[in-house]
Formats: sequence, structure tokens, C-alpha cells
Amino acid sequence: MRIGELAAVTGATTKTLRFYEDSGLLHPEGRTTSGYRQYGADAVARLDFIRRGRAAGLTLAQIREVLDVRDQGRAPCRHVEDLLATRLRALDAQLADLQELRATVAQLHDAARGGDPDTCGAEQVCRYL
Amino acid sequence: MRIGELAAVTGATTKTLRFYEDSGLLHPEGRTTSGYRQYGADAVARLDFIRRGRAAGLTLAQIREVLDVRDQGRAPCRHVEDLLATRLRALDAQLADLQELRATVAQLHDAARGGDPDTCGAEQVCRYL
DNA sequence: CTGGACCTTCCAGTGCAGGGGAAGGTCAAG
DNA sequence: CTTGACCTTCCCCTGCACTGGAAGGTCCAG
Repeated sequence: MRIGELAAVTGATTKTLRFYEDSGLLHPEGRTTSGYRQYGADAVARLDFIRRGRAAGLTLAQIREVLDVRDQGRAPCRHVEDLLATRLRALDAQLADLQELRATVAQLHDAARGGDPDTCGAEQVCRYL
Repeated sequence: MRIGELAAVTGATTKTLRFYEDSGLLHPEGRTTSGYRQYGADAVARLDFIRRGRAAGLTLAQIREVLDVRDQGRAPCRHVEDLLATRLRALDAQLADLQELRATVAQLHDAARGGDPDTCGAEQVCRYL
């Protein structure tokens, strides 16, 4: 399979596939005599895995770690479990931050809704923020 | 006031202040004969406003819009109110996305926790993701 | 007059995940 | 033989908010 076909099958662009290669996530099986990249069927599964990882909010670096474990012949289950646990903690922290921010912004918005532009001095740009 | 003093008073760096100037958020009152930037006391209030806006998650571009309205001599209250409403909607959307993602990741993690590495074939890299 | 703290401009890089486009090689159909 | 689709490498650009550093000018105390 050449890069264009792999891109069509997986829904990625050829740009992305070359970028993944540069990032150490995807390795062509080889090259044709003319230098074209050649991929096997396993590349499709690999890209599917990358897509699932991205959908779970993992970074390419994290996904790469898992792929490296697999490429060393070991099952990455434990590694994936740890990764998901870490991701879960990060998500909870992010949610807490965002909820706090939402409360702050909601409060500001409530105050601004009942506000009167005429009472607004320029000395602090806007007193509703 | 020179840039270093303004930085010390507001807690910003001189780098940031010059960056804000390039971004159209902060304008020195003038320059000394030797080219040093000169700021008035209003610059402190302006930077406080920028800090509050940043704390509410507004982008510098959004903050700049408000400052531009103020610089045209109009009270930016209405604009700020709209901005906060927009920001609130964005936060709600972001929270919903993040909560959905958290549920997905939690599900994956639960499945991975009870998993057995030996039953994990290499054909999809890892079946727990 | 010298040293050090301060200031200036300009250029470049950070992290993340790619995208744009140029210049050129390859391959199959017509 | 030519056209057009495909491929190659190369380097730069995106958005966001800065940060780092080099090379040089200014100002004040000792």
C-alpha cells in the first residue's frame, strides 16, 4: 500500500502520515526502488489505535510510548492502564478548574447584566470585569 | 514611570509589556529623548484589567476589543456583557465535551483494570483503548 | 571614568498537531 | 510523447501568550 491509499483508508492526510513517521509513531515496511513508502495492513490498525488514543485525549508522545512497548514485543496493557489513570486525574483537575472558572464568569456576567454604563468610570476600564 | 517600574508594580515582565504593546493592548504615553518608554498611572489600571480578563479566560484579542472601545471614549459595559455571555457559552460547551470525554476514559480505564495481558493480541496494538 | 543596572531593537524558540506550497521525480493511460 | 495523478524532500506557517538571548545605547553612583 502506498501513502495515498493508506491515507484514503484511514481518513488521514498524507501530510499527517509523514508527520507521524517523523514523530516515530508509524514506520513504513520499506520503500520501492523509486523511493515510495510501502505500508502493510498492520499500518491501518496502528493508525486506528492512534485515532482512538487521540480521541481519548492522549498526546502523540503518550501514544508513541504505548506503540514502542508493543514494538518491543510486550503487551502494553499495564502501560495503557496507567496512562488512562493519569489521563483521568488530569481530566478531573481540568474539570474542577473549569467549573471554578465558570462560576467566576457567571458571577461577573450576572453583575454586568444589571449594570448601568453611565455609572462606569474609566479609571479601571470596566468595573464589570 | 519606566517599563521596569511598571513591570515591578504590576507583576508582569518587561518582555510581556513590550509584547502587549506590539499586540495593541498597551500604549506608552511617550518616549524620553533617549527612547525609553514612559507610562502613566493609568497603565497600572490597564494592566490590572488585562490580568482580570486573562483570569476570566478571555484571549488578548478579546481584551483588546474592550480596551479599544474604552479608548474611543465609550463605556465598554455592553461589550463586556456580551463577551462574558459568549465566554459562558464556550465554557459550558467545553465542560460538556470534557465530561463526555471523562466518561469515555473512565469506561476504558475500568475495562483495562480488569484486563489480562495474555489475552491481548497484537493485531490492534491494545484492545483496551 | 568605570561599572552595573537599566533600556532599546531584532531574531528566534516554546508546545501541540499538523497544514501549505515549492521544486522535482515516477508511473500508467492515452 | 505527453498529460495528470501521485510521490519525494524541504522549509515555513498556523494560534496562543509569551520567553530567551544577542548586540548595543543610557543613566547614575562611586
